[in-house]
Amino acid sequence: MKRNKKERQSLLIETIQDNPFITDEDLAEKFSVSVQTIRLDRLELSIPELRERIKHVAEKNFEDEVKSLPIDEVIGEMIDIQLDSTAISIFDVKEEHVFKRNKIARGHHLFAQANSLAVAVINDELALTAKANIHFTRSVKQGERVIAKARVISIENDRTKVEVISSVNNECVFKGEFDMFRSHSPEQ
Amino acid sequence: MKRNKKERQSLLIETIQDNPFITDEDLAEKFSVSVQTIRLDRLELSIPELRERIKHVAEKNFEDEVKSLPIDEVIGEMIDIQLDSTAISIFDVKEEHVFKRNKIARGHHLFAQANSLAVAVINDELALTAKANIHFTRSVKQGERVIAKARVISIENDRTKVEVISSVNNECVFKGEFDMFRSHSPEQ
DNA sequence: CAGTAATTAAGACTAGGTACTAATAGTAGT
DNA sequence: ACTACTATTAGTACCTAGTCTTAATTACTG
Repeated sequence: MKRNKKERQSLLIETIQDNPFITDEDLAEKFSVSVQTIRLDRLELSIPELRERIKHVAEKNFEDEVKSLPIDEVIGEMIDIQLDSTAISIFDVKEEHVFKRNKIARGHHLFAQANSLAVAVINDELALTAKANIHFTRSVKQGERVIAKARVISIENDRTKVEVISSVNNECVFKGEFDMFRSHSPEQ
Repeated sequence: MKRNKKERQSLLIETIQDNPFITDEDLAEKFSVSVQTIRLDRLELSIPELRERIKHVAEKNFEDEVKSLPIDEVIGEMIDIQLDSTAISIFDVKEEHVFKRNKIARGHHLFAQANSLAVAVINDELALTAKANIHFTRSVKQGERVIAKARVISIENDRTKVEVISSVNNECVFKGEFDMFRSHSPEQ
């Protein structure tokens, strides 16, 4: 159990990282050293005390909450919409959207942006995707900004066809044709 | 500033709700009452102390983080996989996956499950979706468990076709054919 | 074996509380 | 006017999970 200082300290960092809720007392027990040693370690490594750590996690959460609510409705940020006609949204590809290995955006995020835009453009309280035919024409990398444009191409009874073209720097990266189902026909 | 008890208490709830990081002392000042009054109020309303509140917020965050990490890799839980052959994942539709109005799962989540399964089944470090043809055959409601089964139907050079069928209680809800691109052909 | 590094201990103090007891102020009922 | 009751305030002891400081002990190394 007893390791040298360096080993203990690097383990300490790991331990606290994947469980910030652990007290000095628990850490002391875990590493079979005194509480004071743990405190010296934290001092050297400038790891804040339990309560401060918890506070940081909570603060991050609090910020995220505000951020993740709109994401639940439309993936990407809606910047223009004409119901039953056209809509535009932008989506910035960040770390959490890409494969770790190659920083290429995972397909379902591009799909999600396009699909939610297709849903949003329809002037109905209930719009569902029935079919979709999609092409990923170029891979999108982390840091790129995807602009999706939706265009309603036909409305027939309860079916609406929407075409979505997403591009980065005017280069098409995704193209999809969505066959949408709506509960009510428009203007009735 | 001085309101009656009821008014103060309902304001207290609101205040703490949109800023859980406020101390009793600050609250006392805000409502021009003593710290003890605030503590009695919290007791009556069963609002926990600052540190407990912060901890709850942090814990919620921490759960989410753990939850969202695997989500980043495969949407749904992988329960079986034979590389370049078949794979199965399950996905429980929860509150955060549905439209608020009608509790129907948003299409992109079903797509994400299927798409990430199609990526996973391919025995290559780089697999990207090139094209997909998908059908949402039945709407999925909150609380339902979607079982997605992927089957590799052809491998040709750098292209692999994967069929994914997702079902709830043995009833097909989603069907997709994914045309996947891989960086290396298998077994070379 | 001395000298330094690492560890442990002990004591005083802090924030932000809980739990409990007690005093005071204000108001309504009879 | 007296009583009953509610609301508010005050004060004390105690708690957790620390900080900061001083000091003693132990371990390792040249």
